[in-house]
Amino acid sequence: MKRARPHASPSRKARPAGAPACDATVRGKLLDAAADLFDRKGYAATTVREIVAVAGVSKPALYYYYGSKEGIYLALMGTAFAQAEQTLVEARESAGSAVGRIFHLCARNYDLFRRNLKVARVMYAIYYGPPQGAPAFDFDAYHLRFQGQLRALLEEGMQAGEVRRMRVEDAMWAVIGALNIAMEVELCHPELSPGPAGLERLLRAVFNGVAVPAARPEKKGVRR
Amino acid sequence: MKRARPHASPSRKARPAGAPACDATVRGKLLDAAADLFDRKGYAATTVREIVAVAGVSKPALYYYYGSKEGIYLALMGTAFAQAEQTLVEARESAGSAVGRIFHLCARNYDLFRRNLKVARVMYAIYYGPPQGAPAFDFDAYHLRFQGQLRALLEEGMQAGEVRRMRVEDAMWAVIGALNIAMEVELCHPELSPGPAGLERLLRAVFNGVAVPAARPEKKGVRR
DNA sequence: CGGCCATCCTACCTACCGGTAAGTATACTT
DNA sequence: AAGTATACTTACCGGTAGGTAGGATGGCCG
Repeated sequence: MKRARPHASPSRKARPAGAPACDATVRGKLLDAAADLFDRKGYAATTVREIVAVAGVSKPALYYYYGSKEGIYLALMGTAFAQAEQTLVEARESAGSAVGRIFHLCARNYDLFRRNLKVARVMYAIYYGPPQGAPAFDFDAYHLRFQGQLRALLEEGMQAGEVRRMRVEDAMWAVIGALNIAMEVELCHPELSPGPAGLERLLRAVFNGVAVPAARPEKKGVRR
Repeated sequence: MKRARPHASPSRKARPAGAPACDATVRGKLLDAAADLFDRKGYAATTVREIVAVAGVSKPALYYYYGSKEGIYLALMGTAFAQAEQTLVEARESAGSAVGRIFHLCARNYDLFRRNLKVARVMYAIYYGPPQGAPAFDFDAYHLRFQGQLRALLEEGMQAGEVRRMRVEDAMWAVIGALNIAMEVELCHPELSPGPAGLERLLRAVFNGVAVPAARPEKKGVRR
């Protein structure tokens, strides 16, 4: 049986965050090391010993600040998604046409993604892949808000005569598809990165349509 | 130092594949178990002990047939991507308009994805995420072929007046974005699965355009 | 019949995993 | 001076990871 340590924190509780972490603190060094290693190896294949070795501190220091391996993962995700939420708030305040605001929302999201590639890559692997022993994190809270905001803009665009009358879900997924593929190329082929200009062209292709207006995509053009 | 076993295969060589594996053979049971566990937990967080427990065989039996944990992973990927290549071959033989054939290629790809969700989820995590200790597998061999085939069809469509004149790369990524998002919803929200009908609607949205033809998406509609 | 081979097994190996107990150093308070 | 709190450490714990040595079994063939 464990005896309580009179001078230690509860063993599963991470230290409360004090001043904002910066790179030179132990807390910050651990976070940076974890981000780098999770990005390069994935959550499950990264060991606590590696993280602390890269950070240059002892293993129990990680437990002191973050409580567990899971704790440092959740801290990473929490920080990144708080920034993403901030992007939504700022994009909501932008002005202009509905379509312009959709472009702006996507551009901001893409920009943030690119500035957080390490966490983004880990998120992608876990959100679209198996959990890998990582603790649950509510990615969908953010995704649903993004979708809601996009849907509202598309509906506004339909009201204003900028967006075609169609199922708003179809329009939404078409836009998200374009945004996602730009981000996915960033993840697996950074040398082919579309960049902001490429994302804009891609969105324009989706908004203007790939087909010549007179050409209706055939419903059943092939033998099945 | 190990002495060579006179009756065993070289320790790193998996047994040559004999008859096609079916579910009831040890080989097949191991593959199925691995697919299931890699899908549910990821490569790095799945242990060999778990795989063999699910398959109902001993651990060295896995080494006998596949040589290593990596070996069984590569066998899984190899099988799935061979099927995907076959899809490309079949779609290339289809007839109809360029746009119709693009729809058909996407529909076939989506269908195969849905029938191999387990392997697809693992592939997604590793292709877009960190390697997680998994051995290298040339996913891009297939992806580049798919892109090449799609690009050829788009160019054909431009020649035939079905597809707008634009950078063929933009058109290609727009189409792939639509296909990918349909697959990604399948991975993380199967209850929202677009299904083949939803994929077709999505592709139609992309081909027809999200914007009303007279409405040009603003190039700089918002403050930056 | 005995040897060979293929197919599997039990028991074991080394190295390593996440987490923890106990301790040390420093600063501050009473 | 003693006690407390904070920030870290060394050494250790129990369990487990991928892989392997040696063996058992059954079928086939000369």
